[in-house]
Amino acid sequence: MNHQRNSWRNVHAEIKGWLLNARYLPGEKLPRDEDIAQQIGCARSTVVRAMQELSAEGMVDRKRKGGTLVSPHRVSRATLEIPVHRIDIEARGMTYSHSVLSQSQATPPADILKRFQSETLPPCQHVQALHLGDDLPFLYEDRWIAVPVPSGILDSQSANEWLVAHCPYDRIDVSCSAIAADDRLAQALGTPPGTAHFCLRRTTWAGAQPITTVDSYYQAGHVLTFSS
Amino acid sequence: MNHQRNSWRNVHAEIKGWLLNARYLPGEKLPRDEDIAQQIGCARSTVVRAMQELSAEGMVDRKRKGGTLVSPHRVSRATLEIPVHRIDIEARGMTYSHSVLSQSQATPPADILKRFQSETLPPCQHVQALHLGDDLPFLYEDRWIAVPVPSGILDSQSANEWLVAHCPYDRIDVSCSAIAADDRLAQALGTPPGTAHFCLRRTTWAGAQPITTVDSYYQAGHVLTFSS
DNA sequence: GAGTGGTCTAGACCACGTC
DNA sequence: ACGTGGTCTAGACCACTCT
Repeated sequence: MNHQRNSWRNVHAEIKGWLLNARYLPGEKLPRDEDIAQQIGCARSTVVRAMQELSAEGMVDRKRKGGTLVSPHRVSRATLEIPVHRIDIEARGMTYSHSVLSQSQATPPADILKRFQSETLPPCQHVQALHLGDDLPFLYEDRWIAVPVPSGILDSQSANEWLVAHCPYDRIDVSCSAIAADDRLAQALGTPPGTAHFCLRRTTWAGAQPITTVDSYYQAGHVLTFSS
Repeated sequence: MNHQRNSWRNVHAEIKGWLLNARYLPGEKLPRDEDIAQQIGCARSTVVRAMQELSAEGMVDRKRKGGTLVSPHRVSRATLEIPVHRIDIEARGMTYSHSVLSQSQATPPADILKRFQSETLPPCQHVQALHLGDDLPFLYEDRWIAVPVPSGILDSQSANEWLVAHCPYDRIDVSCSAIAADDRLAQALGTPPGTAHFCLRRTTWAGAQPITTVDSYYQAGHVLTFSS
């Protein structure tokens, strides 16, 4: 809870209010941290902490000696949080299950290498699997895994779950698009060919070492929501 | 620059390294802040600041008395930065233009009210417009505006650009999905009906006051990329 | 009850950029 | 050169929650 009267979160909200009420307009200069602190009745560090947050949100621009300006180019920002599919499905009150449709070891084709930003790679695991909610197809995933995986893992559990627990990454690329189902996808998800499906593509690395790349094709009508 | 030897950013990177190198595994307990501080040679507050960031990133879970645990369900997070369409199009080296296809004042239907989370609303502006790059359709937008707009604005410039400059919002809802083109959309974007299009929906408020809601339908094949 | 994180404070010094 | 933000420190007290 916010039991503190002048927590930096409160100060942050207070100053944000000034910007939203147009008390200070884009391009305008805010008072010095110290003056704000005195006015609110808190320490300068508290104002600084609040300002760091506003700056990170893109609400203000701060410069030494230049002071704090209300940012003129406030952009919309939204964060996508991608849970493990099991959690996602269970959070909707459905029973989770998954089924591996195919699994093989293969040399990645050129487009996968490009995705990994690698020149060459040794043979990788290539897995196609279905994640189901209440035994109905929820999403189809097509995954390449560029790290060694203990045999048997891919049958007994979702590749994703094993990877997040054992292969931390420090870089991720995410993109999404709309795709018309080809025959394979249509069959997997039980929709007519040509149906519009939402596709989320993720590629991860640990340093320069590729870990995995996966295309997740969601059931028709799926809506991906962002947290504010 | 990071001229400080033990800035909280460095400490943050250091501890993050422990997690990425699997020195501490998911579910495992990290030392107390104070011990980490002593080991690194900095103040506890510095470790705390770094830990706040790791916690906000979802890398660790912190509990009073319970200590700091490496999060067992590290979620993928990606941030979508949504620029004004004109900037987006110009950044691709194309010449921007836009064209209002229809504009009217109307009482919002039930689904729009639901999107705005409002019971009732006075009549709103309803605008359908095309944003073009090099005179080819880039995206089609269907927008409802719940705030008064000076007449003439909507013809001379993009509604979005006017809104970002004059109506700051403090809450935004974002979601996206894949949609098969209906006749109207197909005609606007010049694709066959049924084509899969990517749809980005945004709704904004200032406090409880709805500002605008817009569905942006991108040209077939469009890929939305996230910043890491 | 006691241990751990959560936050604030006051002061100090540094670094950057404008004047 | 000087004013402003950037960061660290040391200490204090609070709040949660496990034992």
